[in-house]
Amino acid sequence: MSLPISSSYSDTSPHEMAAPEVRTLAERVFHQLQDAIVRGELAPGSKITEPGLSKTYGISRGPLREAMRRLEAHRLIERVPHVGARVVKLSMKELLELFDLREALESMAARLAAEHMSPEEVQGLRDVLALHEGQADLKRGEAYYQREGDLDFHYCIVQGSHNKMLMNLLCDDLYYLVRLYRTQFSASGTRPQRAFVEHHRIVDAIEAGDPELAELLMRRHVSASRANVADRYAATLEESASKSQSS
Amino acid sequence: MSLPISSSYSDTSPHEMAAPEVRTLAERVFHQLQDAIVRGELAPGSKITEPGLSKTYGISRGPLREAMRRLEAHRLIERVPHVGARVVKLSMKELLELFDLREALESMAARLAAEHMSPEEVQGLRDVLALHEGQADLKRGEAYYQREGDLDFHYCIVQGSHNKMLMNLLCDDLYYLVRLYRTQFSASGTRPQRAFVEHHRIVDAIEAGDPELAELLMRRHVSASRANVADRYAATLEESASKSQSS
DNA sequence: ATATTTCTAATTGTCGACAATTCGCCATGA
DNA sequence: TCATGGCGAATTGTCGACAATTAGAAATAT
Repeated sequence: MSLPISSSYSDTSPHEMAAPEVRTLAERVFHQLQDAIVRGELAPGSKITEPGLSKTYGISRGPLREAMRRLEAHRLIERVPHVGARVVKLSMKELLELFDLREALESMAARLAAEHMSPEEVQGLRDVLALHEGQADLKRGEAYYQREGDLDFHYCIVQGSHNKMLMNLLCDDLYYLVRLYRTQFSASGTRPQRAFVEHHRIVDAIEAGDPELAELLMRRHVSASRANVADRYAATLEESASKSQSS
Repeated sequence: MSLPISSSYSDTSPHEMAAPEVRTLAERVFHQLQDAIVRGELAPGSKITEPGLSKTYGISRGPLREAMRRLEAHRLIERVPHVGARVVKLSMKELLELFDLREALESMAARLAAEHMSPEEVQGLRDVLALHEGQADLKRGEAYYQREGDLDFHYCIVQGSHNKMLMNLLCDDLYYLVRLYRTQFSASGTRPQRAFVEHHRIVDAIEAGDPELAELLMRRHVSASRANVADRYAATLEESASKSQSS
């Protein structure tokens, strides 16, 4: 299945990790570990040991350590000298901070996208929306496609900003943390219908070449997402509190 | 041989790189290289070779490569597999993109600072301003103190936001690129008086607990900085154009 | 003279081994 | 019983050597 994405960039889609003939071991194991972490195969907070990984991935500790240094710089693992490394574990506070960052950066991306996206790119954006909505309709229970579809949408907007620094920041750094959160908190279907509608309104604004509106709508969209997460978390807290009280 | 290390570790000031209790070689050489790049000792675009660095810093290639991986993740060097690494060289386009990022992120930081900073922290902020203005008065020709002072100011605002993710992003990643630009383009005194006034107005808004105003003023401040850089660059282009015409 | 090819030297990628540090365990003592 | 001290196994940090790849120079052919 070929994605309707312009071939402008190498890592076109965030979860389309089609390994492009990886040259060095260090690079390959970096991507493998990155994937394993955001997928939850390496549990958040769990300790990872060099001999262990070295064995499972069948490489020596040299390239492995280089990969871990890169993961450390991307804040996917945390290292303590002479002690070890563990997969990062986001607190709710940090997660909400992450949403604040997204609000500031993605609203900017939406504004730039409205200023710079070509009609063809906008069409590609609509295709992405249609594709993932269709998949969501087919497999209603599956939250996977919807989640990744949501991220694909945001990914495309950022690409449309044509701001390389912004693209690097969001796509290479923050979005991996977002995906990590989704596995860590097992974030299920997050307000599906409403989000879809908001997506379409944002694309409308971009297509109309209305930067201010696109920025505003994206800001609200991310903000609503954040509020949804916060509410859900508050409900969880309340529930666990009443449960511990009843027991 | 004992290194001139002072035991005063603290990330208080961005250019107070007093090498802390250095635990590992990889960590130490990472900071050393980071500093060398930002100070311009390693010229932007110049190729850096592992045996060369290994020799100058007196360590083996193992820890060195780990440090280089971290630098790569922070976008201070660029690597090509099997070819080599070179110090990053910012284009004017990327520099302006960097300013756009700062505008979005620092205006957010100013808003959060106005919401969260304690009176003591605000006082500390004013002290920073007074300190650097005094130094600027004393050494009028020296742009160094003013430049680092400016960065110190912005640094403090970000700290005042109390948003850990934002602090990491700006202070650990973007500000090093900003400093790199300043050496690369040998950015001299950038509109000193006006910037000082704007700084004071921002602090006023923060002290008054006015998030919206603080955000607005910071957005304008960074935007004006960006415009100044763009104008200066346009002037440079024009000058070189007329020069090549006359020759 | 130019282009192509080959070969050499240098650099990068990878590995295994050794040194240094930390953490858990057990013994000893109050 | 609990605190404390030291011992030992495991992990991390560092190094030098070897393999793989590349860039540039030399040599050859057109």
